[in-house]
Amino acid sequence: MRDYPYKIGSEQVTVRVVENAEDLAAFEEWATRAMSAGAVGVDCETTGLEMYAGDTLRTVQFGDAYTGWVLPVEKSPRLAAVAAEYVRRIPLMVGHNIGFDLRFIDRHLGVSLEDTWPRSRDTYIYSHLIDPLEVKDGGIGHSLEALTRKYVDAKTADEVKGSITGLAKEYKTTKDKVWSIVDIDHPGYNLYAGMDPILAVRLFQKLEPKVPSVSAHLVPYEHLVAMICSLIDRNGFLLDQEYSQGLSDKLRADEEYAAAHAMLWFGVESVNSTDDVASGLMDLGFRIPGRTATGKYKVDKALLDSLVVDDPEIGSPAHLAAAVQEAKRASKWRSSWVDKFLNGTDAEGRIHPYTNPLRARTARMSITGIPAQTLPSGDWIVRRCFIADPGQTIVSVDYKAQELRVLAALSGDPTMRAAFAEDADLHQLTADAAGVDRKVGKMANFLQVYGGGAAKLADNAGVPFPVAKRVIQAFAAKYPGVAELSKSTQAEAKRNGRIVTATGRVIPVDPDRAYAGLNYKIQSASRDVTARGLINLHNAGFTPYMRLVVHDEVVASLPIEHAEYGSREIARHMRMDLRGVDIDTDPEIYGMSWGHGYIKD
DNA sequence: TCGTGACGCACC
DNA sequence: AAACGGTGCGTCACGA
Repeated sequence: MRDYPYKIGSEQVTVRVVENAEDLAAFEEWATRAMSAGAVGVDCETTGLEMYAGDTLRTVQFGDAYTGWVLPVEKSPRLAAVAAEYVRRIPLMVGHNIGFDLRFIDRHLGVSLEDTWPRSRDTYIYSHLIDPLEVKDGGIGHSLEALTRKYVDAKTADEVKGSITGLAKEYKTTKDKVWSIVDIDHPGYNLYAGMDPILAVRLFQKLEPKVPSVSAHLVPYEHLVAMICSLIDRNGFLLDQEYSQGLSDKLRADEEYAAAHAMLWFGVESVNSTDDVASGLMDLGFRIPGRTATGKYKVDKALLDSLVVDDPEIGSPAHLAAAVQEAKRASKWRSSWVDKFLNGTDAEGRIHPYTNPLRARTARMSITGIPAQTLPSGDWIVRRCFIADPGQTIVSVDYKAQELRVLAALSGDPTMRAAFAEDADLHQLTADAAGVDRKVGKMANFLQVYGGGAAKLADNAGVPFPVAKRVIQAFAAKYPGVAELSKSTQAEAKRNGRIVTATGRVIPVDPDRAYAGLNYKIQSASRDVTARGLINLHNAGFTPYMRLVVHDEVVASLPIEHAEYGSREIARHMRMDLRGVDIDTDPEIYGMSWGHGYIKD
């Protein structure tokens, strides 16, 4: 046994690294006692983040508030078997972002997510329910380091963080790469690994009582949502490798052709450099009107769009703009998306998204791995990379105008409620009230949800400011309940510095941006509508067919012969009533690929 | 060479 | 009176 003593404040703790059969027996004796005494911390060190595509487990750690045990499972199948046995047996496991570890354990230790999640508690979830703010928004964030600093011990936080930086330095590499190459017996690595479950247990003890009482019921709910998301992630989405490779090749050719144009005709070396493009344009005598916040030339899509014409004169600014646009498009599509897909497949040719079910201040989810929330929707060719399983077809079910229906529910506004009850055209309704086009009415509706004002409406809709102002006033007059909710939410935000959502989530609001409170209420309640829909789907047995959850939409792969019925069932399970408003859903059968839903004619 | 901020851009 | 909410991620440019 190798023991590493450590002090958290004045308290002595120990990290113990298992080396032989005798040590293992000591671990088992400890574990048997610890798991009957309370929550046991669980954590894994891995070679990297890709549990489905190449990375594997190096160590599994267990711990209570005073002792952390490191089982270097990489060294022997016996150690892995014992780790798996205790992961199966421990009645209550805690970890920070434990969903990550459970995914690894599911894939590489053979203990399923279905088995582990119901016995697991995630300190990230508690942290988010207590204070969802990230560092960039003025919060402490949700890193183990920051939480340790605030709730456990500052010196420990500094040293634990410092140890990784030191490790990376020692191995002359970066922090992300050191995990796979560090010696499994390195004392600093072992100490870091063994401290993690100790800190998770201590954090759990501190955080659990701090969840606001209005949010208490969200604790089991968020754990369930997290489990479902990890099950969907585990399913993965089948990639059409041949199509994707062909697309990658074509995008590369497109990019090279357009970039060569920019270079040869205009001397623009890098189309992604706004500086380069700006000088290219200015060399042609074009004056760039906009400046960025830091005073540089603003060369963005809006500027380039304004330059592009149908049949550009060779050597003109329009010609340069078109070449830059095309090169940027092709390069982004290939490097951000298609090549990522091709490099991210597992042995069965599937890509696994990584869903953080509780991400934004409003609890909105985020998805990486498959950046499903940001793929182009105006064009089908990228989404076409993802296909249904053999014999299946892709279906999608989304909520119809989810956020506006939620707004109708939260505000109780009679006009808006009636509109949805009758399936009326809300955008037209707003437009008629203000005497403008439907397009402007639609923008006004969305802007209301986002908290925008007349200036933005004028900007977006391309109408004069006084008209925009009139539309905003007409909106308030048409939907007095919304105006009232907006007012009371701002008052709530100013008074308390935070708002409480329909589902009992406490969300801080920047006092200078009290108007944002209404959006938080709408966005957050909408997220919970989707999350509850997910729970319904899970209870109805649909989880194995699910592929992605994108804000107000669920994508699934269903057997062709059952797609019609299945998609209607999914829509039925997702649909719900919120304060008397029908949050209605719309099923659609796409075809053999995700892109088939986006093919326009 | 690495980490980070600025910027731009994809989506809901 | 006026106020655009949220996310991820790529490249460039720059400073340690």
